[in-house]
Amino acid sequence: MAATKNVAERKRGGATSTRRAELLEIAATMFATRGYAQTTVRDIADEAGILSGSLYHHFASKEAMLTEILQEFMGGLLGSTKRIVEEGDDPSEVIDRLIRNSFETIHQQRSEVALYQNESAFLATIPEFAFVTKASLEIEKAWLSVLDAGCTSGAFREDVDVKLLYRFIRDAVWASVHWYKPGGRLDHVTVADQFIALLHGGLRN
Amino acid sequence: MAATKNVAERKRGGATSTRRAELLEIAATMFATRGYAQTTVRDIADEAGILSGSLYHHFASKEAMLTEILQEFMGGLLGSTKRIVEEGDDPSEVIDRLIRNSFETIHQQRSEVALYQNESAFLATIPEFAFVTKASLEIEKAWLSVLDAGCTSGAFREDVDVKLLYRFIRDAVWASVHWYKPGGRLDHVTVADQFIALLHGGLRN
Amino acid sequence: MAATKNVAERKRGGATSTRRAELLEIAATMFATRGYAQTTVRDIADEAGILSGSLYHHFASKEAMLTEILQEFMGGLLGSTKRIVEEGDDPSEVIDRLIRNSFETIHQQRSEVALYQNESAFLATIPEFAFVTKASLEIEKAWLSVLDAGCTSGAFREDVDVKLLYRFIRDAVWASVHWYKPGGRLDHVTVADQFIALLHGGLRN
Amino acid sequence: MAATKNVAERKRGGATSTRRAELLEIAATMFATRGYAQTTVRDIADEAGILSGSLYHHFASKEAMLTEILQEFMGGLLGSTKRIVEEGDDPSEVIDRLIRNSFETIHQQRSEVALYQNESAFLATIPEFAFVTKASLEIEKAWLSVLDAGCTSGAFREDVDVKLLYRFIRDAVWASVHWYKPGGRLDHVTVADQFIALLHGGLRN
DNA sequence: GATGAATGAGTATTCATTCAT
DNA sequence: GATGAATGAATACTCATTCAT
Repeated sequence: MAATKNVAERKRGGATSTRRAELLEIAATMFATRGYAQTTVRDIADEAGILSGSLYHHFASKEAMLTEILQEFMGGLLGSTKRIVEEGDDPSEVIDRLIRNSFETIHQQRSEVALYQNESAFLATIPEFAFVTKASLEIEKAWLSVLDAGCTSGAFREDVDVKLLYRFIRDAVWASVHWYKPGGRLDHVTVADQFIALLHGGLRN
Repeated sequence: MAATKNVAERKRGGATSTRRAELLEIAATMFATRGYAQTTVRDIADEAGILSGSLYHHFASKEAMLTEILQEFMGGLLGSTKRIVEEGDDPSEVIDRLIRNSFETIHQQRSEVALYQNESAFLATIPEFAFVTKASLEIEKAWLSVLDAGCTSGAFREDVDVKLLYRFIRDAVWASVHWYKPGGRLDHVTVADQFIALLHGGLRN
Repeated sequence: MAATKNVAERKRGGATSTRRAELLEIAATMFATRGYAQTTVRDIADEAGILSGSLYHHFASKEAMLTEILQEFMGGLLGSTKRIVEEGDDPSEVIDRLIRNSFETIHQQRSEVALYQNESAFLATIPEFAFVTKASLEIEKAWLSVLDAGCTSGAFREDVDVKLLYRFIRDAVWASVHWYKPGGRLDHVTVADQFIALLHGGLRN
Repeated sequence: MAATKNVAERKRGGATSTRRAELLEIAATMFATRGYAQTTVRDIADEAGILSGSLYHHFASKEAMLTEILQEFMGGLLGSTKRIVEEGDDPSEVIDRLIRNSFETIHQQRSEVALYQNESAFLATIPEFAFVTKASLEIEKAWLSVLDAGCTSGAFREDVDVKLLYRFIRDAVWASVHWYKPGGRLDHVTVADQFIALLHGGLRN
């Protein structure tokens, strides 16, 4: 039956990328849940129903799989971040949109976000993954530009260090990937709403 | 039986436990920086200036080292958390003290905090480390009791889910272990001050 | 049955055998430069611009390629050697012609000679390649008959063991494949001339 | 029984190097007979009676074993070569001594010589083994200085290119490692004698 | 307390080969 | 003739752990 499916897909033209994409999906999920180093090539192959050696027909190495996953993810996130910042006007509204975009990303790309959250420290030490750190910094720059604008315009409080501000928001938002369950009590839009409310107004009643 | 022996040694205090403490310190630092799974017994032994096999005179296994490190850490954190909650009265003040205590802990036990942050997901899957999850839940319970009290008393806003509230605070606070550098631009007291200010008043000017 | 098919194809001549020859040429060059075991089927296929699996339309196995290359080479060398020995008369002249023929072969079939030089020890251990050892021995017999004749006729010195004599000549001549560069400072005819001069007259002035 | 042996040796002080030396001996023999790439770490371990992983207690890698073997061998050969050239006076006599030294080396370090003969082309392509090529070149320089001196003094014929001369001698001599069997019909001294006779006087009677 | 040698199970990767399409 | 996916066996190397000395 897998064969029939492939035939259909091959006719559509996306033959090559189909199998690769499937395997990358599996790899991403496993990397996210057990950690990159703790996931063996055999784990991935088992899940895909092939032998571990056969993975090397599709990817040059385990690292190459990680690279491909992260490159697409970081690229997408950086793109959406920049777009929101460039298209927006009011700092407060832009921040809200960035936050909503983050929770949306957590909702739709759970594995990739978790993977990034768990491994970024490790990746930062490997030259081949410099692109991850680079993208992170560009994203930070985009956020900081908005926060700076908000402070300058008087919309945001100025007694808190902007970099600190960014880190608190970033960490609180992205860490939610560890506890957020799609289909759970709170959906990602509600979570975003509540976070935004808390952030703007503070804890005080 | 290893346990009885250890107890005996601990009671003797002196040289033996000093060496143990040294080794645990080294292990904690390495576990924190490279990750538990990525740290080899040989790494630790090398750093301690002995052969890897010799470590087994002090500890039953690599896991035993991790257990010992986390048991002490979780015990201490749970203790201080409970003490603050019990001794305090005003929810707002108690929350502040809990936050300050967290940043203080990050400052003084960086390795242990980082270790806990990095490995807790992995540890949650291992029965032997159930005590970690258990302590985490007790700590959560203590925080939630304070937040609940604050909401009930009208001190804290009530439109945000309390559990969500706790998670946002917890994640923003503890994640700072990844970027906080002692002796850096901002000391841990300032960081705590600013976080508290932001939390209470919100971003809005 | 693969054999019959190949025979059939060979008789057709044309495109099929041309492609085979091309592939064998590529294989021979790679076997010679990196060694048989170190050359992967994929290396050969890459160089030929096809996928590794496709090579199996032309050859039954990697070993079959080696067999075909060596069979042709050993056959040719044995043939020319025998011809020279049979057609010649004066031992000294025949030896010279054999030597010139060797250097000519090195010049024109560098890959095959290098391949044979590098792998003959390994091949000697494999039953399938007994034909290589057999041809080598026949070539040796041909040379020895000439050297023996020269000793008997008084043309060559008799104080040196004939087998030893043969080996020294053979090794000095064929090893030149490792340093001889066509188009270099010395062409193969000059090299042959100088070797012959040295061999006959010796080092002494 | 191996244990008792080790104890005895340990008392002599050569404990560490003893086991290493044994393993290197085994490795050298296997590298020489099957080739470096064709010898598996498991082959060596099997022969040593341990598991393959245990080899890594003694050596960092398979390559490290090869390095150690070749470093000692090349060092020794370069040393003896230089000594003979420096101590000698008459070119003809020095050449003889160099040749005798080579056959002596083949006799006493068969594995190392065979290894060097078989792998030097491959090693030349690996930066880590540049020391091998370097030593080879220094040895060549030493030989060439003697051959040059002989040509200048009129002792040796001048119509043959000196570099060519060197290569013919070198290849004929060292290639004998492939057929020389200690304890065979001809001992290494006789082989050396006959080669020297042939070299000086030539084939002509 | 420490050494040094070894175990054994695992880990990423390689590669000749097969085969349906 | 060629592709693309897969096999299966092997390969170098890792590492927590054991144990006699």
